[in-house]
Amino acid sequence: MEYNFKEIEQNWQAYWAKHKTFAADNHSTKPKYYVLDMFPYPSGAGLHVGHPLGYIASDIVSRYKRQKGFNVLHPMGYDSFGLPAEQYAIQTGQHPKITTEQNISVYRKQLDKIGFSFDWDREVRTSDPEYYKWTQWIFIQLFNSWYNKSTNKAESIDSLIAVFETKGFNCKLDDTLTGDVEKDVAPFTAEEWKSFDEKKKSDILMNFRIAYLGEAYVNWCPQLGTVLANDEVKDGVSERGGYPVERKLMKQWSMRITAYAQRLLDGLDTLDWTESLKESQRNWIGRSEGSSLKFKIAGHPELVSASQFIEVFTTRPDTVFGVSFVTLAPEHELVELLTTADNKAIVEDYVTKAKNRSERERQADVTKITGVFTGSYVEHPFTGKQIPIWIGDYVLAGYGTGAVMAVPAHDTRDYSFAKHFNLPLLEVIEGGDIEKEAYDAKEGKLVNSDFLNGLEVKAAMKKIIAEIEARGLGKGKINYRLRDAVFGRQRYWGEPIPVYYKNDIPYVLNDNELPLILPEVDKYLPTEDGEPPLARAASSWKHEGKYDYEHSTMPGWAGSSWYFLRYMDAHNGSAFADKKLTDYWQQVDLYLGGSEHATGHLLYVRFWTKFLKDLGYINIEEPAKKLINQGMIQGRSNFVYRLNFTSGQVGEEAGNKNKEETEQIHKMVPSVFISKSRLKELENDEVDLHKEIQTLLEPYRVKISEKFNLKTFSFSISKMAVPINVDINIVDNDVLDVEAFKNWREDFKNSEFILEDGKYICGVEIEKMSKSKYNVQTPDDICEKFGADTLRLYEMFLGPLEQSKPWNTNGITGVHGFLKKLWRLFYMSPSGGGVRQLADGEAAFNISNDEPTKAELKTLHKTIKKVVEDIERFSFNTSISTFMICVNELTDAKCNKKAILEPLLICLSSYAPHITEELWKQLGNKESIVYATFPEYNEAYLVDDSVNYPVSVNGKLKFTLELPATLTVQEVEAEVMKNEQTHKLLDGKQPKKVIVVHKKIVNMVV
RNA sequence: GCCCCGGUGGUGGAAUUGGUAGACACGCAGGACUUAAAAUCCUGUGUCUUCGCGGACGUACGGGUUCAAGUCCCGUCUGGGGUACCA
Repeated sequence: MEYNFKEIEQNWQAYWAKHKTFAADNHSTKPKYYVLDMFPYPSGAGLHVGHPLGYIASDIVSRYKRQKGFNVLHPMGYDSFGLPAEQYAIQTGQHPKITTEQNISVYRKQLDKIGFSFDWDREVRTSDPEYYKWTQWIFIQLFNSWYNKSTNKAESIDSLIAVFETKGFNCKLDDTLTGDVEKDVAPFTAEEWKSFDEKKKSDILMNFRIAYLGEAYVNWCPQLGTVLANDEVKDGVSERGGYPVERKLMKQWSMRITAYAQRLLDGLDTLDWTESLKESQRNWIGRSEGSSLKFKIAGHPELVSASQFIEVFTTRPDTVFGVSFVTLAPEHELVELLTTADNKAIVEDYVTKAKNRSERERQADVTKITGVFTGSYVEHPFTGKQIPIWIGDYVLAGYGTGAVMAVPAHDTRDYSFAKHFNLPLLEVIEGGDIEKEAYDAKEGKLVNSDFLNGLEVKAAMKKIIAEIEARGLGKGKINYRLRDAVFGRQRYWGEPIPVYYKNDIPYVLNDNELPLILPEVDKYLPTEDGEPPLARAASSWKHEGKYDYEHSTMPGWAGSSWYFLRYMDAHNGSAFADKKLTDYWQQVDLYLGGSEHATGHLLYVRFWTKFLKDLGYINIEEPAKKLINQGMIQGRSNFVYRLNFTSGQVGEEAGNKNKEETEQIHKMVPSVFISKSRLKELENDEVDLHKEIQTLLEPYRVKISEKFNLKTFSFSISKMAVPINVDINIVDNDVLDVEAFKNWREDFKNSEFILEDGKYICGVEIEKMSKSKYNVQTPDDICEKFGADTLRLYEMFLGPLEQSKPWNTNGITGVHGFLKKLWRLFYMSPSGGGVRQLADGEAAFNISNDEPTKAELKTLHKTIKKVVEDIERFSFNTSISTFMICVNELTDAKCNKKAILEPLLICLSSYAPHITEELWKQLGNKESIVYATFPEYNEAYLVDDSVNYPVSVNGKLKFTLELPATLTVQEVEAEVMKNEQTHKLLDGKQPKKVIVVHKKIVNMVV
């Protein structure tokens, strides 16, 4: 029997589905192991070979852990809300639900072919009302919560109301409780609170809720008609679609993720994630320590009652004596008041321009220094000197206080600004050359700084903060770059936000009113008034028939921020998941996905996890203990090179053919393609090549000349050839299948080829996989040609999981051959080697029950040992070569013994599940290999009787010496010294030193 | 600019703790089987040198530490990713 992978794979996939082989047990006494893949967005293009890379790795771990005695949870689902389906809906009118479902069914078919061990009974889809009911429910919990700084966790908003009812609110005193909200909330007493009407109370509480409606500058994308979160904007354009993004002041639903900034930062230390990924999150959170500091505004009587101060945040309060100006962001609230009459026109002009610039424009000329003087001054808090107030767009409105104290001598940006506008530099720290550049190192002695003089930076920092606090000018402070996340999207295909408005006050729905189903609309576009698409819903779509629902929907990251919990209890109708089950499954043990989610999804899912823990719904602080980013698989494009030549007639014949005939002639002229290595000959204009081309074209020339009666018809060849992307399916090992090529496209039917060594060799380039480049390789094609087991092995064999690499089928025959070789071990005649041929052309299953030899046991056990080590450190490529070595050795030993092959099948079954199931069954096993127990390796079989010592002189290997393993270090040295080869090498001299590392190496120093 | 990760044969890559560099696979060359092809099997394959035995060199480059360096340290070059007026 041949290795018929098609039949085997179909049979076993059907068997697993029928027997629910991979269903996870919610009530098991075994230890649990939770392996999660980042679920895909089901796009219309289907899967290419890059998608399954991570799934294959996680599948290997899942199957392996099960055989190691774990109760394994390995689910899969779809992140099925999102922009592409909606953009498609806008173009075609097709409901996104329909396209999404179609795409999902394509994905499912493709996934099934690869033989994954997913527990499909737990499938989730974020767009399913039974799922988003709980996304909405979590939103409501977020709305009904505030972050208590003193207990350092989220609590019910009721506990804050209780505080207001008994003590009122004073931002200065309550700072430790509520954090920095003083800007927005004026102090009030308990009595005042009680007297406030509902609207006022609602407005105040909005400043504390974790999900809140707030006015802020947001990333507005006009083409997509929606706002975007910071992580959805890259280089000033939207991540999806690449449309320009502007900054716009808008009222928006937001998430107070900033309340969790410190916990998100601290939690990273507990995680087994890659350093680079943790570093990205640290940068994104951007903690910086410093101080706030108030500068009194000089000579502005109108301002005395309003804000007499400009408050800045600085990480370098120690340089305060070096302040030579203060800069405000163009959006700063005091800009208008501070602008004097003389400067009004120029400031207004500057501010308008700065505000209207898109993110992209702003980023494009980051190096261009712009700014204007307001005409006003502040007083230096320590020297009392007058300091000018400037406006500059290098100061960002959204960070710190939107104002900086500029110390040009010790800050690079202030330095460039000062140089550009000719403002003074005041050196306050020794050690740099401020004539040349800013000295921003945090070391050196303080000078020109009054009471700080002579101190080192560190000491000065301490002293100045104490002084600032003592004088009531500000206080030591920690700032984060992280911003609250905008949560509303002005789009259709997302979770409706479960909020309605009554008397202009937002209210959340009751639990029993969930889910708030996404309503039908006539069009998926914004309304004429610029309202989101949900405003198009029928007029009956109102809460209690009266009150408008919120028209924004949730962002794409909402559903994915808690899906790992839903898998634990996917069909629960009364809770997002049973507490007992979340307690049982706890954290994800292994999470696999792309690194592009570093500062988006992976931050949000950590945030929601911490929040749900604070409220007592779950017991874990972090969603995933271990995380691996699989690399990207790039496309490998093949090119053919078409010669550029002109054909034509000369003299009186030229130009006397009509258009129709010219076209006919053109059709008869072939396309000529030149093989890659011969391009150089073309460039060098080599005579031989020209002759070859003319010979090739001669029959065409003759034919055309005869047919159209042209005496002077000829071809002239240019030195350049045009590279054309060719379908990788008609290229094998870069060799073009020329016949297939002629049939590939109509215009290539008439083609000729300049070959090398009788073959046409294509050019190669690594590019992103895309349809237009004809370099998309689907897993389906590989499964069809070589089978799923080969695909699985090959994707793992390609290189380390985390590394990005181009797809390249050149080596696929190697792993496929390995599987055939494995198969042959079971169908091998021990006498003859190779497949024993029977009368009907089929080899017989042939397995022996003999006792294995010592060598065979050693082969098996060293394989077990290595494979376990490799899986545990996620080094899948090396374990495959281990399997290859094992099968090569067993083939050489003509080993067909059950005692060896049976355990080997178990080891291999997580990698190549179909072929191993089949052979396992043929060995007479009744139950699936999935439930077999992974073999333990026995050290005893690995011990060698002898050691092959490499003997080197001065670290350079000279020869090797086989010695009994029992010899001690001294005995080894003695053996080496009396060896003849040693004598020859030393030529009678004595080595200065002999180093013997037991069972490793011998090195002589001469 | 800053941060992180890399650079090893013709190619993908291996070398887990400093201990025989190039495992495994592809490709290539030669051979066996075959009428032929496919499939399969065998042998060789880092570079230079030598008829051969052997010798020299070799992990981007330049130094260093060590009995011993792909691996550790310093500097340079180079590729990739992240991030960017964050005060």
